[in-house]
Amino acid sequence: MNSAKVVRTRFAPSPTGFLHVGGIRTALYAWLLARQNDGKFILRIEDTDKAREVANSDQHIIDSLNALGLNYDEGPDISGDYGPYRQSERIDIYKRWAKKLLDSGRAYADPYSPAEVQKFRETAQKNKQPFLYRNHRPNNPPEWDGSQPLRFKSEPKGYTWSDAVMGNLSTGPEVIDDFIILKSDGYPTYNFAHIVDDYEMKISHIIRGQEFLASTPNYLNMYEALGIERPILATMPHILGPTGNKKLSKRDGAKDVLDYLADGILPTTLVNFIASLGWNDGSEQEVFSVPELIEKFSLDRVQKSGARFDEKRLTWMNGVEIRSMDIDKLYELTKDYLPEESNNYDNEYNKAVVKITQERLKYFKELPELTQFFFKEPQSKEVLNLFQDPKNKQLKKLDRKQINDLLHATINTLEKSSFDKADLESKLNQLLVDKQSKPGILFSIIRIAVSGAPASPQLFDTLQVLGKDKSMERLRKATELLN
RNA sequence: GGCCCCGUCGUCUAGCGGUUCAGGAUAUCUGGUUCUCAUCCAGAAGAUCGCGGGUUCGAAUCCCGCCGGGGUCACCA
Repeated sequence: MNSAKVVRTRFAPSPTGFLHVGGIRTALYAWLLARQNDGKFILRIEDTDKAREVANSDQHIIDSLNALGLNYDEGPDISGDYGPYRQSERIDIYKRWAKKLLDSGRAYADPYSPAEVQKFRETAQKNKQPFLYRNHRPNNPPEWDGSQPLRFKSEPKGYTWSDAVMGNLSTGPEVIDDFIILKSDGYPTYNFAHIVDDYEMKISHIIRGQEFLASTPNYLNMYEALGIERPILATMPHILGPTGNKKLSKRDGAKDVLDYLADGILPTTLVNFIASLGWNDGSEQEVFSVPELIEKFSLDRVQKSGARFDEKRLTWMNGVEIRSMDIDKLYELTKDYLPEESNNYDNEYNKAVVKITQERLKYFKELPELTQFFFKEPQSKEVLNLFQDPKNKQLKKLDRKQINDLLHATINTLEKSSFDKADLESKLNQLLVDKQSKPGILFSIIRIAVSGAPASPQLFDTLQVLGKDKSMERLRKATELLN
């Protein structure tokens, strides 16, 4: 390989739906490679199958890449020097290359009907043989008039080649076959179109999933027939679903990456997580920033075996990133996830709520659950239940009157508090001494009265943010409940 | 069925013939941090490195066989 060659990688999805983590990983690795080498990352839409095409999914794919920060330098919506970047707009190019093959005797019209080919296939299957079209290759194929599929006339032989991820691979001639290059509707197949496009677009590395491994020898045969140099091949292992027994697929409930973002998984976390699914730099580092990934990524450290997608690990990683975030930035990203009632409060208050919730937040969608009592009155029933929670070993020992007594004492004490954290802390600590109580009891009671929630931020923070008016009101209301 | 790829704690992985036959992370459990949840800290449990041979003074690391899993054999990509 020419080492001075410019790195040009591409992501070439077909617009048949959304992108899941498997697809994104292929895009991400191609992107990392391009960015690392000051190369170009290209988006090419492979829309040659009109039947499977899903309306607007090309836009959805573009949105997904943009949302993750995987910016491309050339693509259908931004053009470039090697366009068009939509295969349906490149039909003439494929026809031209097909003509070359035809002229050199390396392509021929397929005279059979689909039903006839299907019959061949079934016979092969029944005999437990792989299906090879070339076993039925016609001796005198008809003149190609454009209405029949055009097939590649292969030259079966064994291959040994090197894959940037998989290492040295080899196969025998039995896997080489006459595949269709132009369908009867005039569109090219992937098998042909991608070879032409990658060449014309000067792609240096093809990064793609393992499902293409079996047809790679056929591609090698095609490169030879066309007399063109092939790019570096890098084959990614599959990402497996949670059960680990098959590749992740939309059919089996793989999630749209945009759904993860909508749940409040950070784009950078998703990138980090997906990158480390099947790749590591050999150190014990687990969390990488995007610039670090660009710097450290390498194809030869990509795992050969498939990896299972574990959402729990993703959630952990997101929590790590959330905790390390600047509060202003975090608030900007999370304010729309707060409960609806937060609209009745000002930004300062809302931001303070987010701030004291930051360290227990794993993804933004949890926010309403975690913060609701800052915006809504606690339910009386919940408060009472929590006071009587049998799981609370400390509180369990007290009767209602004793609890109420402590609540009254708290009210008396806090009447005189400025409600800033330091003052709350010193006054309540003093109360602890005065009433000869324990944090496990007194603080528990206050926390429950004020939040009505099984979980909340630290007490002094909660009181300070909630403010004196609301806190006092809730404490009084709790005493009434206990009467 | 043919061909190809893969196989280390539940999960993601380090390891590339011998300071480490097993390290890290996560998940789980326990203890600690003025209350809960979370964080943080400490600790526990968890992999006879798919199995069986072989090469070697010595193998998770090399070779062979087997088993298991996956992919592919489309006018889909």
